[in-house]
Amino acid sequence: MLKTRLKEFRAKHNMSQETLARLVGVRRETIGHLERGNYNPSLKLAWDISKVFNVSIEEIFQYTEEE
Amino acid sequence: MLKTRLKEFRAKHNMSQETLARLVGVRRETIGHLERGNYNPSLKLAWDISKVFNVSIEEIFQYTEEE
DNA sequence: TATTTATGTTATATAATTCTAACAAGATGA
DNA sequence: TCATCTTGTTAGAATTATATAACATAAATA
Repeated sequence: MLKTRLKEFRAKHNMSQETLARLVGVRRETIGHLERGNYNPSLKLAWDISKVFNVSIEEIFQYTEEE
Repeated sequence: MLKTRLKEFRAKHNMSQETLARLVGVRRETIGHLERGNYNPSLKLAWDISKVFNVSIEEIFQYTEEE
């Protein structure tokens, strides 16, 4: 199961889904779905997002055994 | 552009594509395509592979601006 | 030599991500 | 109140990852 701290990072940076989406070249809805755990991103998207916040991928995304 | 050190890590661990594929639950061909840069993996696959080698995702996969 | 192992490669199918477009609603501020 | 911003949500299309099934070949090894 994918756990993401995306919303938390966005809040910390005072950044809207729309702004983040534009920065990484996807749609706002994609960010929203991601935050709500609707699907697992591509490595590229995860990479781009982590670069925006200047942290490692693992700091934002973690997989855990179910729950 | 995606650069991967997958083949290198496999060699270091003396592990075949087939074995790695089974460990992370994908097909051998998927590992092969990945090593040859045929496509970008899902975050889940990248995560699982990095766990096999006990390193961070970024140690195995890196995106660079073209080349 | 014969056989097994590892990898490359390709074509088609399936599943998942992402796009696109739309509507709704709460919060905020003029 | 009215307008704007932000997020939720949904349905269908488009794109991409991955599965599946073949066949080929080179290396290793019995």
